Amino acid sequence: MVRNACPGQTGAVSEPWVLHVDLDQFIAAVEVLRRPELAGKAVIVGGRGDPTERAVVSTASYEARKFGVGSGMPLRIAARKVPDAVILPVDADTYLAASEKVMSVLHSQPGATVQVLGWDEAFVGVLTENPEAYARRLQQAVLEETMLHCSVGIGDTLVRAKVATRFGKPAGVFRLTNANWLEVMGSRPTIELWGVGTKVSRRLATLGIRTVAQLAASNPDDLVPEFGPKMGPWYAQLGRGDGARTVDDTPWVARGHSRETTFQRDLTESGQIHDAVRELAAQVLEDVAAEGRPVIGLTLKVRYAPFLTKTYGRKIPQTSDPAEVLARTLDLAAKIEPDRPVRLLGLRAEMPMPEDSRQGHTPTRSGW
DNA sequence: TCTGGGGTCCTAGGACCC
DNA sequence: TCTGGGGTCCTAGGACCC
Repeated sequence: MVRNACPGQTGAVSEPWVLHVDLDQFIAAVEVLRRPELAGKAVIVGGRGDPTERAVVSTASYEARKFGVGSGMPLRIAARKVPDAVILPVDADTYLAASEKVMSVLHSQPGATVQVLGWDEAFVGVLTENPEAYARRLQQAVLEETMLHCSVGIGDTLVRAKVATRFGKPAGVFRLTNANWLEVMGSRPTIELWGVGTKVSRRLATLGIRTVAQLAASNPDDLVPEFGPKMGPWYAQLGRGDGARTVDDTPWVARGHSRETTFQRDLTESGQIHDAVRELAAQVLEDVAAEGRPVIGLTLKVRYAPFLTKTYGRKIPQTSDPAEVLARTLDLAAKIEPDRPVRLLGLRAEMPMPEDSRQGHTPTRSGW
């Protein structure tokens, strides 16, 4: 299992390792920090903290998870499952501040290359002869500086490190390499892989592939007809836990910015819809302007009640003029079908990318 | 009154050009 | 009248992640 569990078993040879650091119940933990009386209670964070509204759970504390509450679940359902839960509104600024503290601790670790994946997780690349010891020191440093616990997955690839973390939770360390990947993951369903969701796992099942071991043994070419020339081989590689081995700390540059709103009551009046589109445009323009970058494309997303989603998009001539962007947005909004209740509106602005950041340093797919 | 909000990337199919 | 391929660009939709 953990090859180097016995100290002194290996020679003193430094090797490159990937560590995946994941804060434990991050959002709930941050809330408990500022309200210590919540420790040990069922805490649910989501939306504006009002379980009668259309909103979903962002994070639930372990105590709430025992009742079957998880992130993504409608807040209303969660409140029903845990009647005496403390339900709190999402406070993004506070989580971001806590996240920045954690990330700065990671950056300060000796020899660490850090690739941030989100508020509460990051890859850390390091050259060490004892990754477990390094991971423990890292956990200790994060705890001392932020009072937050994290789990660490150790791997010889990014995918294996990422998948390893769950076996370390909470507050533990687990190592997953080519040597034990199939032993640990082989008999598990493909949906447990990072990047395989319900849809893909079902499509794999129609090909007779249900377990990670079956996916690992599959011929990449056989997956091309079902998943295409890129995704097919990529899934086969995922089944083996293979992929990139180096942590990439290239600063992330946003491809675009978007805002969306789910209305508490579906919109039916065209005037309301028009106003909502203008407000979205104003918000998106603010985000784009904050970076001082122009806009080259717009996509308007409309969810007609109950769940039919349509997108209307187009490239536009590069512009930094808010009035121009607003005018183009309103052009798109003319495509919204009248006489249909609108439950959600979203607007995304695409920005030009610098030449050298073409390929993905992205959390999800490309290059892995 | 089931299903948020902010992201990324891939694929299919049509238009258009040579 | 019937009919190739290859390439690129664009839009719409889908899937996944945190």
